Amino acid sequence: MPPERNRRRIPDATVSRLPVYLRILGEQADEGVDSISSERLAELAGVNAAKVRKDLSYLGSYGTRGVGYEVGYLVYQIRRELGLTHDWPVVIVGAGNLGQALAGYGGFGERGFPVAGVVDVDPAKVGTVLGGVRVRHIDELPQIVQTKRVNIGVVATPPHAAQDAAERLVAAGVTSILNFAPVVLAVPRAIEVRKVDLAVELQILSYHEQRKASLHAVSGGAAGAVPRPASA
Amino acid sequence: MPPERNRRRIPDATVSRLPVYLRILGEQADEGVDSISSERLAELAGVNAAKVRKDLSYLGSYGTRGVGYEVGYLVYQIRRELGLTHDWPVVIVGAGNLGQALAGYGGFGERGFPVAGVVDVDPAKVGTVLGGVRVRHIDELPQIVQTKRVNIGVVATPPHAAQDAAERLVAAGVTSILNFAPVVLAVPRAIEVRKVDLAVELQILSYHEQRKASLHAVSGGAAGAVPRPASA
DNA sequence: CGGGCTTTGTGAACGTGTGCACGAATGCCT
DNA sequence: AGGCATTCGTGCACACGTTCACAAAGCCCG
Repeated sequence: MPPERNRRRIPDATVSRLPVYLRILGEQADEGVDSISSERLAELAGVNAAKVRKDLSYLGSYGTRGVGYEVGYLVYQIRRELGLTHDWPVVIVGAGNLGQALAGYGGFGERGFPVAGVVDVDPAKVGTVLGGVRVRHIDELPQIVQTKRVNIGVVATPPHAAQDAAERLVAAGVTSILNFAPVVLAVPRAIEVRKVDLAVELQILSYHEQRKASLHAVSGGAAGAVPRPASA
Repeated sequence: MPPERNRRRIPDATVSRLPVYLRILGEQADEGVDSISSERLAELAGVNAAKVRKDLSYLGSYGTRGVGYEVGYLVYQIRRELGLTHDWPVVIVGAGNLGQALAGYGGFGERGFPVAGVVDVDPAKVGTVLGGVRVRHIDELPQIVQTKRVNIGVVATPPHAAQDAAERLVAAGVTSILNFAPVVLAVPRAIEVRKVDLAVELQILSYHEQRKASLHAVSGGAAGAVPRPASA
């Protein structure tokens, strides 16, 4: 058992919902709303109100009973907890289709994740410009990571090159990786990896479709109109 | 409470891992491996061996004690369970940056999810060709869904158009949605929605980076100078 | 200024997911 | 054929996540 880790840890499930709350709160703020109840926020986020309250309670007690949460303050607190008070430059490995799309996608830098660099192994791609950033050779990775203080790397290579890309990122000093390649990356424990895998998502949907289809075929499914839980 | 739903249901967590096993097994098959232990598969998938066995046990007992699993047969069984024995045509709503990238991305159709159509509201985009598919007007959505028997829709619109896209998909008869827009879609219970949200993933990584940084900085010291309303 | 209404914050119950540990089944070797 | 090494399948305990339900705490109105 690690002796410490108890510094006000926030459950993973909560961490993955905070960005959603944050986006919604931002929208509400733009619409001039300055106070919001857990019920309303839950509705907008598509979750249970109790869950919202419990999630927010991990940040501290920032609500007012009988009233709700002050939108602006909540935005501030969530941003603080998520570490969004300053930018996190990212470096993209792979200047293929996906790398281009990512670099070109503006909403990257706007949201606090400016593209510090794009690298590729292919000399033919080096020098071309993507979304205002010149593609550099992958050997320059360590230099980019160090000079621009990059902590987050994005793997946007073909599958067979992904593991190598990850290793180079780690060697260069990156400690978090967002992986778009359909590959399970092997990295040291301390490195945080999140993956975005289109094929996996589609196959999960396929499972549910298949399930619906076979249920239909087997029993005459008695699922009627959506039964709302009658609460008083 | 639904009366019964117990028809050999597979836990969500397992369903989300099956595609990973499937990919790995496919690679192993290509390399000529025809028998694999739960331990080896677990290593390749980056999970615990017991978990692999439990996951596979939901499909039935297809392993051989003392030996392992026959790769080819396992591939067959997983594909069967995931409903990958036939194609699932998908329709993409939104022919912007992302829609183009998705339609152009070949590995879509190859993996059993052929693009049955791409639609957009913008008349200027209608008629252009993406990845071999002509962009059609969104009003043709119902027709595409019905004639091509589409069950899965992909939302690749800007955020403000996503809810409308989802509603049109549902109205047209789609029952599963893969959402790339940074928006929480409101859809009927019966519709399965999966989301892919770049910003959320990056913010989760940001949280972990921030956490590492503050742990380092504080190093056992008391928490920061947040004036917590004394609740006692 | 007190009663009633609203909404938070959280203890407790429940459900889901994970991992260990071990019996059961199988193949191999002598 | 018997014994041994291997690996599956799963019961069980524990951790994590979700939801309910309600007391505490605030606002508003008469």
